[in-house]
Amino acid sequence: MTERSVAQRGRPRSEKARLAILAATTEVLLERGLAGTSMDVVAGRAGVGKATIYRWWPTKEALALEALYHSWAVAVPDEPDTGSLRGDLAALLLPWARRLRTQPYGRIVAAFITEAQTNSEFEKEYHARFVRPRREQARAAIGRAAVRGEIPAGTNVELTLDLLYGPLYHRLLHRHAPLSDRFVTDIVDAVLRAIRPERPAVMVRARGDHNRVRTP
Amino acid sequence: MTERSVAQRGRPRSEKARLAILAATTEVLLERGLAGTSMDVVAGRAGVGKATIYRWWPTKEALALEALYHSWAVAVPDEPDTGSLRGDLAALLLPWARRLRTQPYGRIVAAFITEAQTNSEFEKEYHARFVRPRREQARAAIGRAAVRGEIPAGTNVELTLDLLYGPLYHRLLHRHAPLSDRFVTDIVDAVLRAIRPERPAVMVRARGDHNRVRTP
Amino acid sequence: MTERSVAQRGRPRSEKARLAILAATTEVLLERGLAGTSMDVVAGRAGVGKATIYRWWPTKEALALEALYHSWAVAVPDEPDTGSLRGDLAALLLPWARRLRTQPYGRIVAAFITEAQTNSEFEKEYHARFVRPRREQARAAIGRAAVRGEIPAGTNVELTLDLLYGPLYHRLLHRHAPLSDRFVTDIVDAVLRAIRPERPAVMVRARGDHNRVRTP
Amino acid sequence: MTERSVAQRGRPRSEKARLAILAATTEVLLERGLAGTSMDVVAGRAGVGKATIYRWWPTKEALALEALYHSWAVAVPDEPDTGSLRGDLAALLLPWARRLRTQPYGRIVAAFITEAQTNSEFEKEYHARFVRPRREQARAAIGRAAVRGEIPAGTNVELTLDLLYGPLYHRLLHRHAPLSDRFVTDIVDAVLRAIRPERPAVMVRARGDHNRVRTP
DNA sequence: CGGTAATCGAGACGGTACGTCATGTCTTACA
DNA sequence: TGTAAGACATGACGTACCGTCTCGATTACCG
Repeated sequence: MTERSVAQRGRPRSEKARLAILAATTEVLLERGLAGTSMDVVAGRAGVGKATIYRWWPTKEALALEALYHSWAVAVPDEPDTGSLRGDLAALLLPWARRLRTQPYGRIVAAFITEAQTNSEFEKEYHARFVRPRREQARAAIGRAAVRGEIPAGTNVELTLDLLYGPLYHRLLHRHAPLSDRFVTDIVDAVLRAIRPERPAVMVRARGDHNRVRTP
Repeated sequence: MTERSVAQRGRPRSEKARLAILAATTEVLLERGLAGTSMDVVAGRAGVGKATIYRWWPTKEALALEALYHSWAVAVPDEPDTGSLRGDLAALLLPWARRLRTQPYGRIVAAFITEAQTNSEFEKEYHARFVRPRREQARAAIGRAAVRGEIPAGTNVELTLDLLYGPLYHRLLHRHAPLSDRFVTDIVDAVLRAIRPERPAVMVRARGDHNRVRTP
Repeated sequence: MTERSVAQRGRPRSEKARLAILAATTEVLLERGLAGTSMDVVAGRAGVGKATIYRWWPTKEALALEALYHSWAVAVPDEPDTGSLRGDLAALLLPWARRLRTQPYGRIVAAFITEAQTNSEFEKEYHARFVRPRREQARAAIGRAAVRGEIPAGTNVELTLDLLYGPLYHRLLHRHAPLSDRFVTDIVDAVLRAIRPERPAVMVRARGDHNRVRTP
Repeated sequence: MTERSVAQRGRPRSEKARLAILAATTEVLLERGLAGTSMDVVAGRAGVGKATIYRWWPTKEALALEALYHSWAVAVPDEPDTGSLRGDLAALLLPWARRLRTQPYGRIVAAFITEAQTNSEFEKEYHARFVRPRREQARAAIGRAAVRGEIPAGTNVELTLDLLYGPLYHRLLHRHAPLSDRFVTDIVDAVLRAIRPERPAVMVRARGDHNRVRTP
């Protein structure tokens, strides 16, 4: 690499400042939400100049995104494979719901979603970091279940993912009821009922778009 | 009331100004989202003084709430009773999804949800106007279905409501896929499968996208 | 006037704020010079928002100019006519020098001159307010003296003005010696000697600082 | 000195960098004045790190002072002795005025004077380099003239110096008229008239701008 | 039908935060 | 040790918006 061979020039970026900024940002975000988070306050709390923040993050939103990602990236469990779809989904969703309960993360997630509505650059980044990875893990679990024959091969996966995550985000954002463990497992069970093979069934393949029923 | 009996004195409130403000607000909200909507711009576009806005709405958020409510309140269909839960839910959700598709309402709804995270006064009002009424209509439909014996008496209604609305809000807000009619009916069907009595079922029709199980 | 007939609309400008801003500006200018004067400090000391300052003055320099002008405009004596050039010039220059001695105005004047070097808009305004008027007064006094035959009709007026004001500004700005009353009168006397009619003269008094030639 | 005897260690100071810095500084100063001169721009134009500048000059102002001094120090004529005060003063002032006309030095000198108003350290240095030496040369010329009997022994030298330099600085800084050769000689002549012995004089020529009194 | 009073449009007000820029210090790798 | 590069803390800049205020003008009712 040409860039590499030139060897880095100038004073290297301060890791200490970077971590202080991310920590201060997460802290203020949780206290006041994104709109209530001012760069001056973040800079002050991190013991850092505002210009240092703007040198590395173009906007408050980009900073917030990375701050939350950084704060969550600590100890993200790898994709579990428990042998059953129910187990896999629980392993995926329960820890997530539990973390969301520990702090008022809803106000941050809501602000991200709001920003994503009018800022497509941000939307891309938000999805890449917070939405797609979790969705992919769930999709993989569903794929394994189909391979095992646990669910029909023709299951509408996108719909299933929305049935799983939709209600969880709904409670996170609307706060009409707690995001309890019970709620998570109820969602998983309901979704499993909705997609499980409709036995006793006789369908081999009739016609249609995606349904692929396999009876034992 | 003394105030009432004294009869109102002074110049009456201008209905023209009120409507111009609400229209301008909705317009700017759709163009730029809540954060991008400034009171100066709304006042300018409505041909109104800023003070006139603040005389009737305490904050930008309260104004936005009422503006969207006003813009939606035109022709809201009453609670339908089609005779089947499936029909009732479709009658409830399809028009809603259709309206949401006509304009970038997601950016307004997202902003409302975000504001509700840190402003409990606003949250109360937002729920009272936009969340609770729809939820109650769906709850009533579910109640009627239980009375008819269409679904088990012990159905978890709260869970069911979240299973219906969660995925819809999810697509509205995350925009990973369109809020199509098909998606709405798929959700309804999936939820009906999830809550139907768990008795042996007999396939009625082998063809078609919407074939559903009928309990004998 | 069309503008007049429309009658003023909107809240009128706050005279109180205007005076507070001018006073605070002069104060800070004298304490810290123009470069050391920040708009934030002026706004703070005047109890005014920064935007209010920028609404009426485009730049810090324009504000400073008007602030000093305002502070000096109080009780500016009209053009004197004492009957002799010497008296007129003393009446013009002595009060000016005396005021300059009361406060460190040199730092403000110097800053104005510096700004005028690179900002021609400012230069125009600076000359119109601070340089030209005084120069015109002195020019008029010289004109009257020529009419009276006190000085030759062919006197180089521009040169004379520079001979009068140059040394005064020099001491104001370079501060190598005080801008004393004595210095002012010495300058006037020297300039009178330099421009007096070059006719055979008779010394009235042979030595001393203030002796003057009398033509028979 | 120990430092001297130990012989300097490490990389020696780069003369090339020093000259590049001074040249770049003068260049930018002339283009934009002192306030418009940023260390980053100077460093960039000189192809030098900012720290290298700060290693050798404590502040921007000190650098500017030395840069102008360096740019002028090239070919400064020694003190002339022409045999007459008029000749000496012309020899001193004319080349100076000519150089000042070649570039917009006024903006630099003005900035120096401004800085000197609030920075006494700078003032000392500015006087030592730019004011005192020229003043001393003129003072010496006046001294020689007094010895020769060309001017009265009691001549007020300080006043005379201000009468000479004041008008020149006045035009340099206020720019109301050009700093022409003619202006310089007019000043010298006027000052000579002002300080010449007040003996009966004989008009040599009655008209014209350059007629001078000759004492018999 | 003139007086009273609330509302209107306009726009200035005191604040707060924004994102940028310059100063003077520092920290690296290289010479 | 001096250097080029460039990150750093600090702090002022000029702008934008918020929510309040103060005008003169307007528009109803009430006596």
